[in-house]
Amino acid sequence: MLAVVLRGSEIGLADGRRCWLGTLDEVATSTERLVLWSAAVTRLLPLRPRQVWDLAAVHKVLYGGRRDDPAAVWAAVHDRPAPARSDDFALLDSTLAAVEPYTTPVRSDGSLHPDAWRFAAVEELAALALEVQAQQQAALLELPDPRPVPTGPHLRLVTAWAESAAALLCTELEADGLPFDRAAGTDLVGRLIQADDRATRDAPVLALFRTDDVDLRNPASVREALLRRGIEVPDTRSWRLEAFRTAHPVVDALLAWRKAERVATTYGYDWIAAHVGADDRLRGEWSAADGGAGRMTASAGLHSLPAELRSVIAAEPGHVLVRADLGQVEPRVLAAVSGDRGFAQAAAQDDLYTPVAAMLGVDRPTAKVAVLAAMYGQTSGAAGQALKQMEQTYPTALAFLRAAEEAGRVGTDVRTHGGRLVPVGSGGVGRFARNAVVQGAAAELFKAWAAAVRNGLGRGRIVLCLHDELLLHVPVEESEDAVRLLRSALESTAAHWASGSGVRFVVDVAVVQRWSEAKG
DNA sequence: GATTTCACGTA
DNA sequence: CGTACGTGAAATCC
Repeated sequence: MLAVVLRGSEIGLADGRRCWLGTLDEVATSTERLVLWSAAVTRLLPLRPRQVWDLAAVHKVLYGGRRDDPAAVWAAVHDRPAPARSDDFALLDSTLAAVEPYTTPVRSDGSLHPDAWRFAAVEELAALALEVQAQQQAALLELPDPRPVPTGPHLRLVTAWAESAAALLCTELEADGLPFDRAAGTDLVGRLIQADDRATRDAPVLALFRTDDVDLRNPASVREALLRRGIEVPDTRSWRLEAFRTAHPVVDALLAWRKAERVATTYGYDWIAAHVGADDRLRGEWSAADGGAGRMTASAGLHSLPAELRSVIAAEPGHVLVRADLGQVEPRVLAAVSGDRGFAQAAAQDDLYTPVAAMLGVDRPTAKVAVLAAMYGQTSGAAGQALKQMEQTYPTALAFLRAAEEAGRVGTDVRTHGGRLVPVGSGGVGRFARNAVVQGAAAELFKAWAAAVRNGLGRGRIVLCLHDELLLHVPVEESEDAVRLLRSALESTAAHWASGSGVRFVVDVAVVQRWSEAKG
């Protein structure tokens, strides 16, 4: 493995035997896997490394938490508390400088200086990166492999590579962006917002309220105004107002206004101006493992783009979009990671809910509710009865979920199938932990799949990751290769990730011009 | 000026 | 009284 550190035009390299000042060409032509303090530095590289070990990404898998700067990463593998964060003002503090001259990155107390990357020799930082990688790898191997029948490298090492690949992919997603049909986008936004200025948009609703004395953007004001029209609601959320559509014409108008206002404020002209570049690419910031369970996140609203707007994501000339959705991924993941043989048998089918329904003796919709209720910790309503049957039919899966919930309730951290530590904290909400072991494991499977797809793609690019969906932008002549790759990558990923479980993972793939186009 | 509440889109 | 996320407007806090 080759550790790489970049600082300006300096490139520090280390291969375990020696460390030296290197050239970009050495990195580009190296056939070794690269170790990086953070894959984010690849933004500075005019190349796309095939495989990296991202120390920050692996650190978050092993130890959780939000900090992933080198000093914190270093501290964790040395089983010590993270030092105070880098502080530009502290650097100017003469007393601190007098105590700790900036000569070596590792201080006398064994900690890595928070500002080491500023002053230390880059080749030395590369050597340290290699050390940390070895320690992380050892720590990962200490976690037991959860698979009943390991068929390849230790699963937690697979996770390390996949999470690193996801971090690398994030830098590419940020750089590439989504192909955006600007003309269609501007046109569609114009139609959806009804009117360009607020007053004109508000007018029809205010007319039906028969007053100007209501602020449509103030929920309290709207609630009062509705009360004056004889509609009493605890809050004005649209699902609650839905029942009053026929009670008064203003409700219908208000709900339509809400949709228009939503587009105007969040996905309007300002949004296009802010996030679509001169090259007609829609860009956001990406994070490879955010939040409690380690899902990918994206800014610029990329993960919550309303369905009615998705037609504006369109392939460029000579290209197609290839969209691929994993089917019923969370229950399949539950079947795999819990080791429930019966549930895995259901998860061996194309449609998981049909055999579950047969086993429970209920119809398919009820079976679906029961499975989702089990995974998400729902206890009320119709789910309650179905849950009891789930307990009897799939005791192993349900015990797995209950154990996670109990751990969360008493504040014990849990680990996902891939080895990610999910800190529960003192807040200890049981449902959170119950869901995290499923959602988090699904995120790991997804990232492993995405990593395999990324490495197999030719000139195509992954342009969107959406929890269980990949969107590729590929030259027309490579579309069939891409479709085959999406399927084969899932098969090879599932083969080791869920080996011996009997669970099948399925994917819907469609070649389209626009993201909105139907699957199949 | 920063934080909280409400609301709503996606998985 | 199912989980997670990001976003924006207004109210609220300081």
